Order: sequence, then structure tokens, then C-alpha cells
Amino acid sequence: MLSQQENINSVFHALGDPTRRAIVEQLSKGPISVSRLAFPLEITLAAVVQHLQVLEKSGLVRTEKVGRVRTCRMEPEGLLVAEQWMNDLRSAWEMRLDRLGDLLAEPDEK
Amino acid sequence: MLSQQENINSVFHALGDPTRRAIVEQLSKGPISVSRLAFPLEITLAAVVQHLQVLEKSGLVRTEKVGRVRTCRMEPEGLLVAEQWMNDLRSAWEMRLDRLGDLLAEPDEK
DNA sequence: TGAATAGTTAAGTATCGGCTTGACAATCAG
DNA sequence: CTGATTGTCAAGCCGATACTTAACTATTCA
Repeated sequence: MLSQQENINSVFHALGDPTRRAIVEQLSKGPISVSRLAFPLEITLAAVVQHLQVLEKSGLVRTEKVGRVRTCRMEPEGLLVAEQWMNDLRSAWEMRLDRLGDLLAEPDEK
Repeated sequence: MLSQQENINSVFHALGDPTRRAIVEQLSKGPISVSRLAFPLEITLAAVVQHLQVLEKSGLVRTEKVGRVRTCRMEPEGLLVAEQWMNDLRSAWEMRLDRLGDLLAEPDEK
């Protein structure tokens, strides 16, 4: 089981690579097999499989093999940790601005 | 000038590193100098400066030097491209689900 | 002026990450 | 069974990157 910190790390690390972002963009349009995923990317199947392993460990993608074809789907829940991290960051930033604003508005409050 | 794609890439790449995320977390609490930023990170000043260069090029951080101290601030606008990318991804995913739902609800529509 | 503070820059190192190749396994179609 | 499709695994290559060290600059302060 991944700790929260490790999970955040794996998600941002996964999204840091443009090829992997292209993969999840494709998956957002619907499930697809590994080889059909590979085709427009112009890299080998093996490379795509490696990207998929990274994405799967991060929880952004789920895959399932039936017969000889592995079908890949986006896992929207996986995005949550990243979205949450950014929201928290913004909140901290804005809370600080608010406190600053209060101080400026009421400089001589008791 | 960075293209949109290059910008998305630089932001996600910047956030892919845990030390850099720690830096922007610290900056969300307010501006701070480079050496005060470095202290809890347990790496050299030089390393922190390098991270700051990455963050600055991505637009997530702005720095300004006055006298001999460089003050670093978070640039919340920089987050927008990443937030936008995630929103677009979710939208695509949900639009697809909607169309799927329509098909199931009205299987014999003209 | 001299010493301390704060940061910069360049060079080198070592690890990581993305990719390929090539050999292999499993499934399906004829 | 044979051959084609689809994917897997292991090894290695190589460029990117996180980090250090060390020499240097600029500013502040006593």
C-alpha cells in the first residue's frame, strides 16, 4: 500500500512525461488495447508497456487482459490526489492573502 | 515564448520532483529567501538554486533579488495550465460516459 | 578596509528514466 | 499443427537530471 506522500509522488511523476500524458489523453476517449495505443506514439510496444506499468502503479490507469489483448482504461479517481494537492496549495496561498488583507484593512484593531 | 504544449510540459515536469513540490508548498505560505528555503531541505544552496531555475522557467515561481538576498514567491497563475489539463481530461472522460448513458437509455431511437 | 553573509556559476559524478533489441509466451485463425 | 497476432521480460544503452564541490561575485556590517 502506498502512503499518501508516495502516491502524490507517483502521480506527479507519471504525469511529468509527455508520452504518458498522451496515453491518458487517449484513454480519456475510451478504453483501448496496448497495440492500438502504441500505434500513433511511434515507439515500440515494449516502451508503451513500460509507460503503462508506471501509470498503473500511480492509479491513473487500470488494465485488464482477456485472451491475448490487454485493454487499458483511464481511472479518473487517480487524478484526485493531484487535484487535491493543487487545491490545498491554492488554499494556503489564498488564506495567506486573506490574513494580509485583514491586517491592511484594520491596522489599528485592538 | 513557450508554446502551450511546452508550457504544460514544463509545469508537470517541474512538479514531478518531490523537492520542488516541497519548495512550492513552502512558498504557498509566503515569500522567503533562497537560504531560508534551503535550510529544511538538507541539500546545498546550489541545488536549491537549480530547482528554482526550473520552477521559474515553468512559471510556478517568481524571484526577485534586492541587495544580496533573492526573495522567492509562488506564482499561482502558473498552476492554471496543469489544472486546465486535468479539467479537460475529466471533461473528455465524462462526455464519453454521457454519450454511453444516452445509448443505453435509448437503444432503439431513430 | 576586512570579514561575514547570500548567492552564482561551472564542472564533475552518479543515478534514473525512456527507449530499443531480441528472445520468449500465449492466444487465435485457418 | 502452422503461422500470425498480441503482449511480456530482461538486458543494456544513453541522455537527462539531481546533486556536490569549489572557486568566485556582490552586498552588508563592524
